Amino acid sequence: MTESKAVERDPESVSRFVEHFAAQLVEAGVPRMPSRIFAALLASDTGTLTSAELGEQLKISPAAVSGAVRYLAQVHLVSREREPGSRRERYRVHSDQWYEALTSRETIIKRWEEALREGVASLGADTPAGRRLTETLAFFEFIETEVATLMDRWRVHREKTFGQG
Amino acid sequence: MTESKAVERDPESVSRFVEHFAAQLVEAGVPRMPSRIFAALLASDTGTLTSAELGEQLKISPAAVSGAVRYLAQVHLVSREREPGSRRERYRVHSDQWYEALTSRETIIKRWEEALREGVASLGADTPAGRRLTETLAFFEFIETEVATLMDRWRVHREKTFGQG
DNA sequence: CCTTAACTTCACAAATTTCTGAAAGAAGCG
DNA sequence: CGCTTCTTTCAGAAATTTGTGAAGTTAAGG
Repeated sequence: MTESKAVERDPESVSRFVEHFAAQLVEAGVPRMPSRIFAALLASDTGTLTSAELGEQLKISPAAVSGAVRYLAQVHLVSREREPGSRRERYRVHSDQWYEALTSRETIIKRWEEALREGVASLGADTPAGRRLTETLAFFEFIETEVATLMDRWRVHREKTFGQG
Repeated sequence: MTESKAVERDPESVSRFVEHFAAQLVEAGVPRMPSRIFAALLASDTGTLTSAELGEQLKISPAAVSGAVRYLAQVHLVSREREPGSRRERYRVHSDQWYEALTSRETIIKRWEEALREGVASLGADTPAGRRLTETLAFFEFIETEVATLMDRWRVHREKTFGQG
């Protein structure tokens, strides 16, 4: 027996990782099917899977795949590509997709900020509550600028560690 | 008529802000009652409210207050204080509580990292999937260190802007 | 232009989550 | 030490979310 090539692609190992990692995402508030599909893509060899492959591997209906993928695309955790000359669609995780996902959270923060500004206006900037809201608002604005520069640093760090993948 | 003191503490304005801001939190995945309670605390004059006050203002049962506050305390978005010489409890938002909340997310990330390490081990570090998981892991480790320094910068920025509140 | 393959949408069933009322459990105060 | 006040726990009802089967839509290929 030669030493390696090890346990690669053992379906059961893959499934165990997929379900375990998905469970962690679920605990953090991500809906179940999207979590499972995302984990399956992460654990795939090419980083892409078709709807049919996902349905078979996870034992779920095409409808479930469709709904979950729509969710994942909306939060920018996967992208969808048309296989040229086929009606088949491939779903993909980019390794830098976390970047997209994080920055898309900014949309949500923007809405928080908007609500806070209205609150300051209607409660009065010179009231205790108004001052509290103002400071909260400042925190989010600060975070927003920081996330941008943070991502620049990540890209530098990533290239240094992995080469330009 | 003297000029100001304006629209302060108009219960309807307060309620409008509370429900609107809570709705934004809900859209981001925070459960409803915790969202409403947190918003009510933000909009309060002192930053503290009792269980009874929350129940009355939001028209919910003591049980709902209890459950929601337990949630909020767990994610460090509110702290609970005993009113000395009373069975009454006060719930409070600190203005720097966002710091606590963010760093407590790290616990979740830690578990993600753990799951990813197991995945690398069982799928093989020298496989395409293994490399993808490794890079994902590196991203989270990077984020973890960055959040720490980011919070230091926020405290500096905050003092500069608001004085040491 | 018709057939067929793939994805999406829709209505409904199932499972889960969320909130309430009621009862039990702590803790001050007489 | 018992009464009173406030909070928590529990079981169940209500609402929401989630996933399926089936029909509908789009586009490739003959």
